[in-house]
Amino acid sequence: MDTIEAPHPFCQLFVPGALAVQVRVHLRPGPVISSAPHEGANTMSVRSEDPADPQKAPSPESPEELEARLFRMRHSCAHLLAAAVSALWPQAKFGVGPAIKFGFYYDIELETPLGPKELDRIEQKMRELRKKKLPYERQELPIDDAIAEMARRNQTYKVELLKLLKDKGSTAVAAETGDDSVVSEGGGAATVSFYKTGEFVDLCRGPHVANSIEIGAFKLTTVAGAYWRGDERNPQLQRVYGLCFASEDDLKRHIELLEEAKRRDHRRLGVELDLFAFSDLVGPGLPLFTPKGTLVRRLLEDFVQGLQEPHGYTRVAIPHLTKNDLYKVSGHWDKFQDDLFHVRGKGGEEFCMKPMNCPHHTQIFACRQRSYRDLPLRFSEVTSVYRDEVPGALQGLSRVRMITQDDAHVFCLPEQVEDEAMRIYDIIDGFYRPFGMQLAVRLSLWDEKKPDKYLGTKDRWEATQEALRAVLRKRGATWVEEAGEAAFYGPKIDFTAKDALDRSWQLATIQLDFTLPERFNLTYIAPDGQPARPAMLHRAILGSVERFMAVLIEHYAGAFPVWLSPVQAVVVPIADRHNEYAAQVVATLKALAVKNALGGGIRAEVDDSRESMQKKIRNAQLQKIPYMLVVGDREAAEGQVAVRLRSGADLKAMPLAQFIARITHEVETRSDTPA
RNA sequence: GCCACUGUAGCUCAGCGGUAGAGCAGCGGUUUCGUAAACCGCAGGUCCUGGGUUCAAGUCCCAGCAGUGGCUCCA
Repeated sequence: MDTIEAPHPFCQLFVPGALAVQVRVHLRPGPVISSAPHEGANTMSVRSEDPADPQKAPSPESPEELEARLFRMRHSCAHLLAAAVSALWPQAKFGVGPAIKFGFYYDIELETPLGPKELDRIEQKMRELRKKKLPYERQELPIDDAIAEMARRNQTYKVELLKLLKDKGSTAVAAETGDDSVVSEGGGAATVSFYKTGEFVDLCRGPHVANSIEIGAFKLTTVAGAYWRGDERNPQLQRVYGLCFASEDDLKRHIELLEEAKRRDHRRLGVELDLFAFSDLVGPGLPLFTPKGTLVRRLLEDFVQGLQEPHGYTRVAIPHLTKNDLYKVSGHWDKFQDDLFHVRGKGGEEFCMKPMNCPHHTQIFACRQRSYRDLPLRFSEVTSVYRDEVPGALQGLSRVRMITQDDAHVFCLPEQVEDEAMRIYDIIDGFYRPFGMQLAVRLSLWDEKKPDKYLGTKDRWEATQEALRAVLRKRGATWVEEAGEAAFYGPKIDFTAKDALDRSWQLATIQLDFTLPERFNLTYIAPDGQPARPAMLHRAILGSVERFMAVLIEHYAGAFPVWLSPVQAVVVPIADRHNEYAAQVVATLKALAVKNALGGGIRAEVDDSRESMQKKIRNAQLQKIPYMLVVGDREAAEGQVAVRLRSGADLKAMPLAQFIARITHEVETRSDTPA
């Protein structure tokens, strides 16, 4: 598994009303730097399987080579940062400092809290050092000498890494630290390499630029706390993040992309488009959905319900409170009781707000005797669960305390599992198709090194994981597998999407579970008259409705396709005397019977405010309303509307009937935004 | 929960020891307009909350609350 995300020249950007596209960040070859295999010490003794190995690069201009060069530059920039910090604060201790997508970071232990002022100072120092044309000198040391040297320099974290390297070899260290920058020669760890930049010496695999002057444009961005080796029991270091690109232009372009990402941030658009709000009195992580936001939710829920109906799903309803006993039996209690909202009844009974629905659904299964003839049973509902997330984790609609799920549980014969998973996959495909969203597929496996985090035997886990793998293969899917991401009761197929700031969020999920049926002793009567154990599938299509809304708002930058737009058309009368005709147009649109519209026809409004026509158009534009229908004397006389799209395109006047045919078709087919 | 930063009008922000400001939005009036901002006027603020320093605190200090970016977590 890769432990460092190699930098790559692409930045994903969503464009409104279109398939997600990849926008190329322009990378120019830039100044010639040490990329040739025969050049300088900095590329010496690089292992041939190293992804950054220049020997593997087919040509100096290839994208792979550009990537490798950027990666090297970013990595060297991290060292430059450390060198600068070291010069300013000689007592600083260093953790790990890898290259990451778009830049680098370095973890530093230092008494002085690093704020913006300090970042400025550090950045200035970095520029100073860069200009000194410091060579990046590689040297190799026997590991015991290395430990002694780092101990002499009081670099306790480096000593810790070296000792781990010595004992375990590099792979284990890389996996644990997320840093791949240390090298062991061969399987053991007899020798390690160092890089010297000015006075600063760092344990590092390399490769690096030959000279600091080869580092392109960089900018320190932020500082954050990060636990040493990712473990919250360890001390927290200060992690300084920076951007690094080949040229000033590239850096500037990237900063502009970040600004664009901010503009499409759902938290900002949610306020501007009046979709949802937060209230200090209600509390953090508890979004309030306005009429417009609620309409979008209802449309999404309606869509998914319609898709699953042909697959035999039936609706159920459960209370949002339960006795704790339910979760004690399910096995959740031990693991999650601290993350539940607890409620006390009058008589002192202990309840909690439900953090999930599966245990309740098992009780619907169990409420009467089931026959193999009844299976599969597919219980579904759109309902909320409540989780007491740590405050620092909350984030707009992406991470909330009341999560609305389009949840369902399928109880079936073990031999029906694959077919049911395929049906769920069908629903997911059908649902996501109109959005043109790029979803990544992940098979979430258990972590066999931590079996106590999970219920069930190793054999059971391996078998269920293989069952999901079979589904993915049959589907022709491309997926990644990740250990430790499974639910405690079983493996999952997870579908994730990225938000405007490039953070991944889980949306749809298919989870296989042989554990809960056992814990709740669920049985059906098999053909032989004996009780048998059903299998259970958990699934969600949108995942969390709130999170899905967040991703969707950013995906479309707020410009929803017509079928999802809270207001689909604004009629703009040119002067007051056209208000009456405008009202007629709206009445006609609203009276239509349109599929996928939740009743009420086309959602149209008159803008009869006392503004100029231009201002009304601007207002509709800012609200990202797909259609503006301008009506003046000519349109009123001829029963027409002058159609303008939010793209700015003017479709000119057309008979109202023609517009109706157009918009109705778009809504009913859930087609994407008009161009 | 941890680290850093931020909190001034509905929104975006300026002011950074000495009488609270702008643009947009809102309200009132004038204008009735052909595809992204007509004009004039009015109103609007315990400067997040609570303590402290000071003759004087949006402004400095402390604590809390909330938000932002990370870390940890994410059934």
